[in-house]
Order: sequence, then C-alpha cells, then structure tokens
Amino acid sequence: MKVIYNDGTTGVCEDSAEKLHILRHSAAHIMAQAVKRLYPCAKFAYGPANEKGFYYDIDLGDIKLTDADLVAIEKEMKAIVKENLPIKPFILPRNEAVKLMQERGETYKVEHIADLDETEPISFYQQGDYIDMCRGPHITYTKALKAFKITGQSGAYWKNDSNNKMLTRINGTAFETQEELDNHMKMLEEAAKRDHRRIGKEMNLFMFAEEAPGFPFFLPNGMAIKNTLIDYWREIHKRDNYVEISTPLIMNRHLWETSGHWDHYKDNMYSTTIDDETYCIKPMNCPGGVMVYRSKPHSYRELPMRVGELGVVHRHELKGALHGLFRVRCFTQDDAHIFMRREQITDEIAGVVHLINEVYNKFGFKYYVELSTRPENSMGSDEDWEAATNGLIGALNKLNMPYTINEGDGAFYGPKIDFHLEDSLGRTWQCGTIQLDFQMPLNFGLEYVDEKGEKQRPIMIHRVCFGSIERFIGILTEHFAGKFPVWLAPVQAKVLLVSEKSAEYAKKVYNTLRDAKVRVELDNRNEKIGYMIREAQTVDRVPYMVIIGQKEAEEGIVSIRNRDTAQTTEMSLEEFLSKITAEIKDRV
RNA sequence: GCUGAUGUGGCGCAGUUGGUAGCGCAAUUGAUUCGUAAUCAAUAGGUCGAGGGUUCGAGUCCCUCCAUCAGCUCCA
Repeated sequence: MKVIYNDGTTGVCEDSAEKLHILRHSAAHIMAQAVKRLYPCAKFAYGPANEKGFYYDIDLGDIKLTDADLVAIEKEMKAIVKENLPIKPFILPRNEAVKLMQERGETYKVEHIADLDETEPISFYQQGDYIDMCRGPHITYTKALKAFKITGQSGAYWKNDSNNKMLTRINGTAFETQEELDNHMKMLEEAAKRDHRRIGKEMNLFMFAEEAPGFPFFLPNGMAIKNTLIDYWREIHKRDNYVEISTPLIMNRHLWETSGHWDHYKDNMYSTTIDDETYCIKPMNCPGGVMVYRSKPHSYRELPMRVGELGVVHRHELKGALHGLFRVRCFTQDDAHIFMRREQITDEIAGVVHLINEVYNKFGFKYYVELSTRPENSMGSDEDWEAATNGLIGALNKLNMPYTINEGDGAFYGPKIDFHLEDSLGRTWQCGTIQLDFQMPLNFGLEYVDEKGEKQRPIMIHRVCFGSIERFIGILTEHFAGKFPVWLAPVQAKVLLVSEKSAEYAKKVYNTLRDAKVRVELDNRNEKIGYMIREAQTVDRVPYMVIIGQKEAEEGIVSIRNRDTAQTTEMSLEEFLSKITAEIKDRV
C-alpha cells in the first residue's frame, strides 16, 4: 500500500498491522471531511485509528445526529472516495499553524498545538478543501479507501476527562477489502450471539430486576456454576495451604476510617444507620481479614499466613457503567490476604501468580499482565511504595512474566499486578489482581514476634484469582458460548424419553445418574425426540443427551448424544456413568 | 454521573397520520406414542416501564422520573 509522509515523500507500507492503522486513520480524515461538508459548524478534536477501526470526536454545537444522519455521512464519505482526491501534506512553523487553525475555527486543534513539543514544526494533511492537523502518514488518494463502515456514535469527553465538554464521537471501521469488512461484521454478529446477558436469560443462569439495578439474582442453573467454581477454588486453595474465613458484611464507620476507605472510597460505599451510628456495607474484604489477624498475637513461625475469604462486597458503581455480570454493584470476590515477612514477598507473589496462571489455563483463557503504580490520591510513604513496587517487579522478573506498566493505576494502599482476560468481543476485563500493601498493617498496628522476640510489622498481600465470581461467570459464558464443559454445565445430562412406553426405564436411568450426583434432568413430555433434542441442544446446551426408547429399555443400554459432535453412541448405563463421573471429577 | 437510543404478555417482535392491542415461540389442556435440531388443535396470558399532562378519546403527542442498550468516565 502506497503511503505519504508529512515531509511529502511517499513509500510502500508492507506491514499488515501498520497498513490497517494508516488506512483507518485516513478513513477518520475522510469521515471528518464528510462531516464538515454536511455540518460546516463542526469543530474537530481527536480522530485516531484504534484496534477496532477509527473514530473522530467532533463538537457539533447543539446538533444531534440520528441514525439517518450517520447514513448520510457514510454516503458523503463514499462520494469523497469516488472523487479520488489526492492527499497532500504540508508543514508550518508553530505560529503559522496556530493561525491557520484559528482561521478555520478549529479551537480544539489550537489547544492541541499548545500540548505539543514547542520545537517541532507542525504537519498538516490536505484533501480537497479539507485540512487536518496530523502527524501522518496517510494513503495517497482517497480512492485507496475501499471498505469502510460507520458503526455508531456516542459521547466522549474532550481529552477523555469527565470535567471537560462532551463531544460527539462517530465510530467507524475500515479494512483493505470488502471481504474482510464483511467477515468482521459477521464476527460481530457471532459475538453478539454469545453475549452472556442473552445466554444467561436463555439458560436461566441469572436475572436482573428494575428494583435492584446492578444486583444480580442467581437462578438455580447459575448457582450450580457458581458453586462448582467455588468447590474448585476451595480445593486448590486448601492444597496451597490457605485457610478460609468469613467476615461481616456491615461494620461501623470507625473501622473504615482506620482502614482509609472512608477517605478514599466513601463515594462508592453504601452505608446505613444502626442505633444512631453510621455503618458501612463492605466494598472490600481486607479490613475484616486484618481484624482476624489482629485478634491474637502471632509468631514469625506462623508466617506466611494465607487467609482466604469468599467475600460478598457492595460498591455503588455509576449506573451508566453497569453491564450484565461484567459490571455489577454486588459481587463475590475470591479474596485472600497473605500476612508475611519482608523476605517472603517474592516467593509469596510467585506462588499467587502460579495459582492464577493455573486457574486461567484450566479454562483456556488468554490474558495479559499489567503492573499498576502509585495513584495520585494514595496513602503511605514514598519508601514503602517503592519497596512494594520493586517487590512486585522482582517477582514478575523472577517468573519471566511479560507485563506492561499502567502508571498511577494502583490501589490507594499499594501497587498491584492485574490480570486481564479477553472476552469473545476482544474486550479485556480485569479479573485477577495481586496487591502489595504496607499501609493496612500500619493503620491497624499489625505485629508478629520474630526469632529474637522482637515485635515486627508484617506485610500484606491482597489477591484474587477469579476477581469477581460474577464477572468470571459472565466471561466463561461468552467464552464457551453457553456450552460449558461437563464439570461446569448446570445440567450435565438430560434424559430424553422417546415414548411413554419406556418411561419406567428412563426414570431408572435418571435416578441412577442423580444418585451418582450428576446434575441430570428428565424430559418426559409427550414430544417427539427431535423436538426434545433441539431444545436440549440449542437452549439448555446440555453436554450429554441420554436418549431412552424401547430399544434401550429392552437391551438395558443408553444412547448418548454428544452436544459438540452430534454423534450418538450406545453403551451400557454403567459405562456412561463411569465416563461422566470421571469427566466431572477430572474437570474436563 | 455524561452523550445518544430504546422500553408492548415469560422470551423475540408488529402496531400506519391519536379511535380502545396483535403475531411467533414458550405455557396449559386435548389428541398423537411418534427414534436424533420444531406433530396437530384448542385455551389462557398484557392497567403497552412509572407518574403527570394535552385530547371527546393516548401504546401512539408533551413533561418528569426509572430501567435497559451503545459508548465516555470509573472499576473486580
């Protein structure tokens, strides 16, 4: 693909990712040109390419765009492409650049120039009468943009700051060929079919009600998944020498002042008044865990103490942020707090990283790791923050774990390692996190007695694997498109009755499976077998359909239809029982 | 919280310029006893998100709230 740079030279771009990025960036310009033609008052802010496509943030004054307007903009873009305008760069010294943008009423660009390096000259790209301040490079003619689509509009703050004015963001995407664009649109449709909110409704996993926005109700099927995950969690934690506790949901304000949450997290905490005193509903489990530690003296011999808690927390999230199980106001953290000595930091963090890695591999998730450093509004000394941050970096380096740094995104009490899982739409969600904390032990005066009989202050790790069990179930639902592996499936086997003549045998098969603790259901309705299979396959997504008719009853066997292969296999009931129970036990 | 959109029986949807709510699936009942992705028929089910207003008359028009969706911001 031929591209032009801001010094006017041209070149050929071979790298496919880079090509796509340039193409999309040029698409953003062409869209802006189309918007300017239709809405001369438009002022442009930022208009970059991203991994999904491109967007442009535009100030349209009081104009509100409708879907029809977006269609018109897309049509105008096609016209610009057809005109095949040459795209030409030019460079201006700073003062002339400001002047040009002022003349054209581009106040956001003027503000942008003020943010740029003062010594650098400023480059512009022009196509027809449209001029955009831009670093480039771009395609050389508008006709090189062959496949694009406007995908929607939304609001976006100028410079992504909620204190600033909200602009109109028009989103689009572009590809090198129409075929790639079509495939992309098809992929989005497929992803929408996997939406956990839709599947959760179909499979009766969970529900929401207007009376409790953001607070999920778990239905029997969803509860089966939740409990199965918890069983798994308890098993691996017990193996790794964790103990488990449970602490109160509601504790008084004084505690939250001590922990620092009152100062740093007040706006997100629900509270209530009991006997004229303010009590808070816990948004985090750590103070509870700390109180358990503090309840008696500890020897260095007890450390590290790994204390787990499946804690239900409530946080008042902004209503616009709520999103199915991905973002709720009440969720269960698979939390644990590790109390340890300074020299145990690296080993303990490494142990947690191993555990989280094991859990994610179990489900076949892709993930990446981020290190978040000290935020602006935080507590503690610089030395402690530096020591804590170096502790995390040391452990990551020791494990050769690649990571990126997220500056200033740590918790208010310490830096953290975040694990981000990718969902079916390519969005990433923070799940696991490991936070190193020197503050909470200080605030609560935690101690242990060392080998010399002297009192020392322990260091604390806060960590979760699933993060939020609710969010994790949402991600699992989309990951598997509702076709959960046998061990997780809410209904693991469904007995389907061909005709009432074999009802007695079907009941026996059902009871045998049920007695072996298989999550089994019996469909003995007067329906044709095809009808029952269709429902078990497409709605319930049951891994094994156990078909029982006269043949099976007479021969004392079962016919097993596999959800994933659609193949039917005949076998003895004992054989099926040992197969399915082994799969459940081995968690496959 | 911000920008834009949406809100009709359990679910998915239709309802033309305001005239008193319909369809498919599911449910219930009856018939059928039928072997691998939908058997036929009948029945029942809705104060059209909530509250105000305009009108002789509002699911349709106006206002205010609530919830949801796409994003922004924020976060597990």
